[in-house]
Amino acid sequence: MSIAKSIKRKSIKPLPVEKETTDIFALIGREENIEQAAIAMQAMSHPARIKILCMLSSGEQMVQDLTDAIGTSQSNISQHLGILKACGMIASRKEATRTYYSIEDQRILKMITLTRDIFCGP
Amino acid sequence: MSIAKSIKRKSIKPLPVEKETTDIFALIGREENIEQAAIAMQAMSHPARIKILCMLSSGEQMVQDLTDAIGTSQSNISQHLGILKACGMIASRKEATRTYYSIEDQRILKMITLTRDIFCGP
DNA sequence: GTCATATATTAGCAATCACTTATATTAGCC
DNA sequence: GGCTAATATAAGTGATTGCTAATATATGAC
Repeated sequence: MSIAKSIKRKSIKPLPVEKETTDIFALIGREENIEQAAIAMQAMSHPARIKILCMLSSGEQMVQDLTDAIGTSQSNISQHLGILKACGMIASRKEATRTYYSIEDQRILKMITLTRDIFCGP
Repeated sequence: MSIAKSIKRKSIKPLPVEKETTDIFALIGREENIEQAAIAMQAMSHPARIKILCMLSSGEQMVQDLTDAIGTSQSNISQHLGILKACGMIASRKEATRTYYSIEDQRILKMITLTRDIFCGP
């Protein structure tokens, strides 16, 4: 899968930036929010990407370290990072030949934290 | 997509039943939990299925009502319900010609509630 | 400049997904 | 039994996904 293609995919367009909102209507019926949630979940719904987000949730990491920890190819990790970045979930910062990634969208930080709580117990 | 095929898909095998656990290790590194989380997220990561789960989170619903509310074909809803059921997320109960669905896995109830909180504000 | 290291990108393929259309099943009604 | 309503299943197709292997780009060391 090429990144160029990825960017064009309907499902990984950027998550709209979080808006101030005071309404407390149920999620159901608010098409826009549902779309956002679905995009976010889909982007998170892969073991490698969950691992990446978990690692990033404790601070920025470079690609090499993610690759070593997760145990797949460098190319593959780079592609997963590309997907997360295309959604606006993570940000990157270059330093010499290294690239450091970190969580950009605070909603995703909440999601990954809560997911961990739910699936790993209290 | 046939349900028969669906059941066989790696990604929608049933979620393992929640276990008692006292450890507080980070999610990362616990392959089993990560797989579970990924399966759950993938099953949830579709607008129609999020809508279904949102509706079920306030109590059991019959197929017809889900179909009307969500606005796609009856066949399509039935297939989405099949996916959620194959994962063990929801349960069904028949009454005459009607089928009522409800949330079975409490982890999913938490997930959908938190997802709603995060993407719809406080 | 050449080389090595770190990362990103491309291409291509096999698998899976989501949908539509058509048909099957099942229960109640007459 | 025949008919209708509610739901489930099957079959087929186009789009998307996830991976690998190969290549490109960029930076620092020499």
